[in-house]
Amino acid sequence: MERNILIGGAWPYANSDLHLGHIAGLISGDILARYFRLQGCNVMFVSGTDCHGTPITERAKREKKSPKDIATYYDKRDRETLEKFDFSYDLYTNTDTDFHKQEVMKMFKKIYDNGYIYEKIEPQAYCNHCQKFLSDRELEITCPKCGQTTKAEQCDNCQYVPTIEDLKDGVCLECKEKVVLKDNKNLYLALSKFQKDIEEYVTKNNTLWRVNAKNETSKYLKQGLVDRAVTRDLDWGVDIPVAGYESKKMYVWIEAVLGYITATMKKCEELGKNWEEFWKEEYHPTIFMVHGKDNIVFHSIIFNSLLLAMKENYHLVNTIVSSEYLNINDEKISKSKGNGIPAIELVEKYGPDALRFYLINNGPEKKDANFTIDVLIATNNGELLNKFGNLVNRTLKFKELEEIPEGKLDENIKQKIEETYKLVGKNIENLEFKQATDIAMELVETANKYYDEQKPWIQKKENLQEFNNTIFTCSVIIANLANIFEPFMPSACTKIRKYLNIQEKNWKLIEPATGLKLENIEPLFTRI
RNA sequence: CGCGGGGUGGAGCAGUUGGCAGCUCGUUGGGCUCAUAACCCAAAGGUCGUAAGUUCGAGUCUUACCCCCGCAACCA
Repeated sequence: MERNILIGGAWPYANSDLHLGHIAGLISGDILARYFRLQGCNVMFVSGTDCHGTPITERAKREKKSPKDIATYYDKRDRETLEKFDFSYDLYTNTDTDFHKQEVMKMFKKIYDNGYIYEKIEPQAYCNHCQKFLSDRELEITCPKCGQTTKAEQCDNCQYVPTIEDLKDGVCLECKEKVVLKDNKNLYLALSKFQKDIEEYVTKNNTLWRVNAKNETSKYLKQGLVDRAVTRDLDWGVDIPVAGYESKKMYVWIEAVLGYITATMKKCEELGKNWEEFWKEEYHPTIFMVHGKDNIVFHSIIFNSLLLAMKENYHLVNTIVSSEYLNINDEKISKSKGNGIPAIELVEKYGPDALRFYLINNGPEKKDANFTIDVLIATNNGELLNKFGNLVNRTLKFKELEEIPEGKLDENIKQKIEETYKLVGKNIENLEFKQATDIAMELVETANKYYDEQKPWIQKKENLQEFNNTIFTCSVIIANLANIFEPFMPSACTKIRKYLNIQEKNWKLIEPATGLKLENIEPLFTRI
């Protein structure tokens, strides 16, 4: 049976360039998408730019631009970056489209009508000068616990989380006026009602989750789920489809995660397909959510609660693929340290394959990882170029070889290739991507070893049939490497397919056509 | 008792259910000449942070302790 696979890559936030840490987390989604496509599954891989939220409006104000300008700029930058890294999204959209907004409003209304979104009136900090309610991050207070001046979200110094009482002496960060407490109404999502369902769902489904996702989620479940405000006093975002809330916008995390669904709808509309194949229980989809560790609860708890709250037989997320963080030169990525180099600059300089391979083979899969240019160079020149690139070159550019000869495929090599498909596939499905690349590289090493044992440079002089068998066998290996490495390094694989005139991509043993003229064979990787 | 992540041959790492300690690079010696001075073979090198415990058996489980990193902001 053809499997329906939905892969949701986290939506980059439109207020800065993507750096290598983002790519390190998101790459898992592309591996899965490419792999399942090779397997012949019905795959939908979606993402987009998250255009809303306060950091964007704040930035816009600072730069005297509109939030839309900021969002549009970074939306374009992010698309370019992801494209250059060979991300194969079926649809990469953004949250500022009318389609997204309309559909999200319908879903919000549904949840409201189902009684899982309710109104609550509470005192909130209000600035008389600016004439608006302030969110905690727009408010400065003196911490009642340690006496430090801090933003009101959480004390910068002692981590104390202020109560509403603590806010009454706060000042507006923008105009420095003292605020007053004033009743404000907001809509809340009743997460507490889903405590049982989510607990049950997690224990049943989390076998494949990354450890950090299990831990982080169970931490919140242990504390007990707390209802969350889903409206904000902003003028940039998605409207609230409830009377009396005309002046407010939707909490960004609510509408952004629903974007996985709206993007699927949009793409399926274009394709004339049924989007429910990827989301509804009766189609038995498998849903992967791919993001960094700070995104975990939004996907494991909030998104699943929203799916339940719609009461429309949505399938819940099967697997949370949450990566750890990537450090650069042993330091946390940060703009002030100047090491948050835009990923697009690196990919333009070094190309997608070496960076992708590095991030998969040496990335933050299970714990924080470190990136240095030295190791990138070592990986590119050693692993990729010397072993993989050279195998291709020494075979297809063998002195005076003009075409792939007729020959017999070595039986041991054939078994090794088949075993590699099996093991790499199994490891990808188990989300063990590092392990998968290690096993794939083993086939390259086996090939080099085979080559040296056969000594084709001697065979050519002494026994032409044996020589042909060797070159043919190596060509078969190379043809299959183009499939096996497709999830990891699609650019290099495209090159191989071009050399060997291979049309199809799949996940089983293939043989290249013999008699094919070998022309324009260029090095697979360039030394850096 | 704030939270979290780590300590494995010279460096960087892997070790999924406890069962002979692995990989890449580097070092040393050898082979080969098809190939982007690439490839192949062999060797040296670790009491797996410390101490105790469970076990026939612990890098892996339990306890205590030591050391390193992140946890203001931009930021995944």
